Amino acid sequence: MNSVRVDDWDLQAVVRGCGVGESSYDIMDWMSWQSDADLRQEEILFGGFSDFAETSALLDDLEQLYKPFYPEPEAVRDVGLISEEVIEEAENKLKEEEPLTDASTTSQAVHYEETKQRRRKNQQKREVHHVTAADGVSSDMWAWRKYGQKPIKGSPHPRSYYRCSSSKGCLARKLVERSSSDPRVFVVTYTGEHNHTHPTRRNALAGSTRNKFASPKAKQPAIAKGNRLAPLANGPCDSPSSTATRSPMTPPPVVTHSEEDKRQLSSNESGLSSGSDENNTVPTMFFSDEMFMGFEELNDMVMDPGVAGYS
DNA sequence: CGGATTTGACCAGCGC
DNA sequence: GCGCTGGTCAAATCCG
Repeated sequence: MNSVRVDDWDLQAVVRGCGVGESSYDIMDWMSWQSDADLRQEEILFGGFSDFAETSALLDDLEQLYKPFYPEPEAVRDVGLISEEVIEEAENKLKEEEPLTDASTTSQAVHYEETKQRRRKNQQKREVHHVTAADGVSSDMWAWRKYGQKPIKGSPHPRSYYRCSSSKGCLARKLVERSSSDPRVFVVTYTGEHNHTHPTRRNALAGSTRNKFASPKAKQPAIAKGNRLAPLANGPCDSPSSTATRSPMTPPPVVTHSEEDKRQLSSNESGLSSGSDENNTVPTMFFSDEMFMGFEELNDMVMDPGVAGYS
């Protein structure tokens, strides 16, 4: 009752935890241990956002405070990119196949554009990230809203579809699914690009739904809220009730601890244990009351402009 | 009331 | 042309 279980949270954390290319910033990765991979990632992700850099001193302090509350995250294992060059090459090939003999012919141009759009469906820029549940504790500053979930042939785990909710009309998409070979690994695929500036940390953290699960009184619903009559087909880990507006600093949802959970908690002082469900091989992290209070206080520190030093 | 998730339905691309 | 599959839509519902 008084501690936090994270097994229902992992996929969401992964969803929150990855950004696209140079325009993303992963605060938790930044706050995590600065492995070489992390440093490289930070260098890539951090560069374009000076307002984030301005708070680096504060976050550095927070890093030290947060360290005891997190298991050691693994670096992003693999990032596969389909480069712009590949897309361009595909487009050029398409143009060769369907040359526009008369650019002034509107219908032809429209047809060409439609064809291009259709074919580009499989040629969109994609970034494929392989992240672990531990990585998922981290998060980016984009807000993602889930709009679909589909079982994927050949995979025991469904794929979740997210779109950017930071801005209406944003074409950025995010696909999240578990690796069939290693359920601990989540495959996060980004498509499309954001058509807006990166939301500021302050804006991203603010709002009525911030800290949605931070209160000990808040309880993660046992059944997904969208359709309460429909039980989760694949278990909570595959059907996270993602919350795009959750603060990246927010601890996992609070759920009632079973006796088994408590036993695991007491036998695992590191705060990290394995889920007991044979279908749930993702590490399950527990948070004690004290740890949880630490989260809340730190969250408030970050949320409070006066404390955090935001102007 | 606004914004969130869930899930069945629908649509389009692709292979045979 | 047809069926399979992946991606998206939208109604239902919940939460703060």
